[in-house]
Amino acid sequence: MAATVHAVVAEKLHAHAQRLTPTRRDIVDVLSTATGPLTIPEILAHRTGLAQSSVYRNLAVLEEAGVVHRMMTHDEFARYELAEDLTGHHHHLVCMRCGRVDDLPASAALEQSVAAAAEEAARVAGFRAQHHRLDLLGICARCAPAPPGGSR
Amino acid sequence: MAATVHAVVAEKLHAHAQRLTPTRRDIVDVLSTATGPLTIPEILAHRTGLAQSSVYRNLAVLEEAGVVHRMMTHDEFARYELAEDLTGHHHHLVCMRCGRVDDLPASAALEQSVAAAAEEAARVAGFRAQHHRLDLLGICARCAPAPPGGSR
DNA sequence: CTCAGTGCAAAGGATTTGCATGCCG
DNA sequence: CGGCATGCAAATCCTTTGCACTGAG
Repeated sequence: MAATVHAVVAEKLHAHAQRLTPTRRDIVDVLSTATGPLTIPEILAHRTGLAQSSVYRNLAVLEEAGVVHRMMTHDEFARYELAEDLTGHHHHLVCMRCGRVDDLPASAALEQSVAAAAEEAARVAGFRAQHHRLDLLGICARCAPAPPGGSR
Repeated sequence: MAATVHAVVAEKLHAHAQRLTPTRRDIVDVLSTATGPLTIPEILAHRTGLAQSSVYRNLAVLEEAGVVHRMMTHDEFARYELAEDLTGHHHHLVCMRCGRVDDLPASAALEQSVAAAAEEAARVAGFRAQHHRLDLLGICARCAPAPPGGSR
């Protein structure tokens, strides 16, 4: 599976006249094993030895090539994740207490409703929607008050 | 209508031991007449004479009081809008070409689907969703290629 | 008089960039 | 050999903060 990801990544990079270098492979590796979007410091922590500037630069290249996606949160750092071609369409669970972001697979019913909303937007505002992003904001399991009966 | 907004704003500020100063009123005015979230430079452009630092500071106060909402985009600047208590629940149309962000009122069917997704999140991840944000990404009417028949 | 808000200018911090070096083709 | 990726360090730029001034209670 990881091999497939790298093949797709290499292809996308080549289409943009870019190479799949070791650093880029490392970054993709880290992102592909994460359960949600990561910040640059998080990426650096997972792969020690990388220069911060290289990570920034390569993420820019990878984003340009459509390999990764940059999402902004209210956090202090931007977060990066693999593009949806590679991960499948999903939404995000954003913890308002600890800032952690996890993925949530999309459901058919929801996607259908969003598509309807996109048509609505086209009708009322002449807006041509191409993608969408949905984030649920709340408290993650880790930060939630102890569950009932959880005496341990 | 604007009077109502100011009354609610004043109330929210007082609840947080803050006053509704002229600068804050100006900021709320600008945001309330906009059709979407604004950046700080945009706010400054609408109300010349305000100090940049005052705008930043007051937006922080207003956000703390629940009057405004800060949203991050891929843009260079953060964007601010009135809280949904004041504007009603809505989503965003984000133009990927010019960066403009406009509001799109929420539809009942969509909200229902999102609520279902939130329940799903609670079930599979123990996540307690409190709010959500949905952005449609695409090309706005202004940036779209000339519409068919639009000779004029 | 005291406290909060304001303006100006300088500081802070995530991100970007310049430049020299090393590696792949 | 030529060009691009890398590291290090300095620069950039949105945002925050320090400080003195002003107005309201």
